[in-house]
Amino acid sequence: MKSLNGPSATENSPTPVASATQIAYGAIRDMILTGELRPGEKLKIESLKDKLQTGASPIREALSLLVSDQLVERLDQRGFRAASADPKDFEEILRLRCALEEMALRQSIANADAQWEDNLVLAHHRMVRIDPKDISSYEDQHRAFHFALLENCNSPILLRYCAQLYDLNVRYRYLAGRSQNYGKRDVAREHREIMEAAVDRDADLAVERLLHHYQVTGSFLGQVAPE
Amino acid sequence: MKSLNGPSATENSPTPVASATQIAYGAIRDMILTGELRPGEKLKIESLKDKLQTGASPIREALSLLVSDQLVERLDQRGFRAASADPKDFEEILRLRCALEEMALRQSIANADAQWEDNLVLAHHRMVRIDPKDISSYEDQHRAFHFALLENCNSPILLRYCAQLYDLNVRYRYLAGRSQNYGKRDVAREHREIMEAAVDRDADLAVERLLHHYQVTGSFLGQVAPE
DNA sequence: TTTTCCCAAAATATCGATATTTATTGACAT
DNA sequence: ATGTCAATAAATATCGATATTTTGGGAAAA
Repeated sequence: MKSLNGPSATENSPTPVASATQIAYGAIRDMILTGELRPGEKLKIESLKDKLQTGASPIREALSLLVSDQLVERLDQRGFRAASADPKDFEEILRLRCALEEMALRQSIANADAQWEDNLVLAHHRMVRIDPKDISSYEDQHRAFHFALLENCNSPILLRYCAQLYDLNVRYRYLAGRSQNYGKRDVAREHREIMEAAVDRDADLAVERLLHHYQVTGSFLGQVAPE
Repeated sequence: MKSLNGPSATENSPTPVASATQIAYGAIRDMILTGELRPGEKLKIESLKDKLQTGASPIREALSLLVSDQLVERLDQRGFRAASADPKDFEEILRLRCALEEMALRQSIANADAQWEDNLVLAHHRMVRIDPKDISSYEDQHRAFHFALLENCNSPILLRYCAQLYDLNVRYRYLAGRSQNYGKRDVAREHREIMEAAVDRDADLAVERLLHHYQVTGSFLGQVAPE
């Protein structure tokens, strides 16, 4: 799973060597999202240091950055732990996500232009081409598709919040053990229909389909391991 | 100005000694909010180390935490700098803030109970009692009042976003050099009327007054120093 | 002049060691 | 048994030093 909203989005560095902090950030983030680090689990600097083959400073800094994403909690003088997770939190995330993504999608469509439309169609195409068995790649493209919908909203902070909520949602999917299993739903069709409504500039329809998409997905995720 | 939404909200520690990281976090946060550190300004570890009389590690960690609040930007291998600020960003903040606080206020009122009402009235009372000349104290109480309105929404993530946007807004007030000068408006009356509508459980009226309060304040803040 | 390349200076990022703080254990008194 | 308290162990937080990386300035070439 590639980190798509790291703290720094800078590219094209001549030497593509990420800093130790960046590497630690991405690795710990993925471990929390996939549930390898359980909710509420104490994140010991020593253990992470050993596992990630790096020093204490990059670990501490990465954990501090992850506090922003609400994936890590910091307890003064008592270290860090993975954010807790209970069904109540999931409901809040789902609700907020619907509200914020509706705003973002409406603004995106209001600002619609050819460039955005192209990117959206492209993102969709790339997603459907991926073999869904390749979880990690599919996860990346799925995420890219959803943000192709929203990214034209011209509201970076809103987008950032949507990204955070998206990730939190992904985490609950993994915690519920339903990382990719959507049952008998025709998810591919849902995606296509959302895209079509957006391309048609039909904001109401696109929003309706998007929210339905999320709410049905939400109902799939039963209770997760508390705390 | 007391930091009200630090990364750790734990209280009642027997020894109320904050860690060096906490102290640095609060200090740097305030310097950015008040404009002592200008938008886009490079935040050199060395300088901050000297100014705050502490080591490099707490500084770096505090800066990493501030990335979450969108007050600091991190450039991989190139250090940190204070977040940039331009009028366009301010408009986005104002817009988002209105949308999110409306949600929070409606939910707060929907969940209204006596406890919440008491806290709200108390927070208002404390705010009006403060001499507005005492900028720092007034700022704290003003903030407390606004969050007394919202805190019953039962949605911690939403509340966190509102707090972030509130702080970003405060920053623009300072950058515009209007830290407390609201011109001839009767702000006290606006506050009272918002509270009264909330206490009456009149969500529509309370929201209307709250948003009006923000939008008028927003129009007071002219352009800020770009970048 | 303008550009390119290289070297020196400055700043960041990281490590390893130490000082503090918190958590744990077990003896001792109740 | 049970609760308290001190000693010990474990973990965090912080410091100081070092290794890397970026930045800036100027000499040499175009």
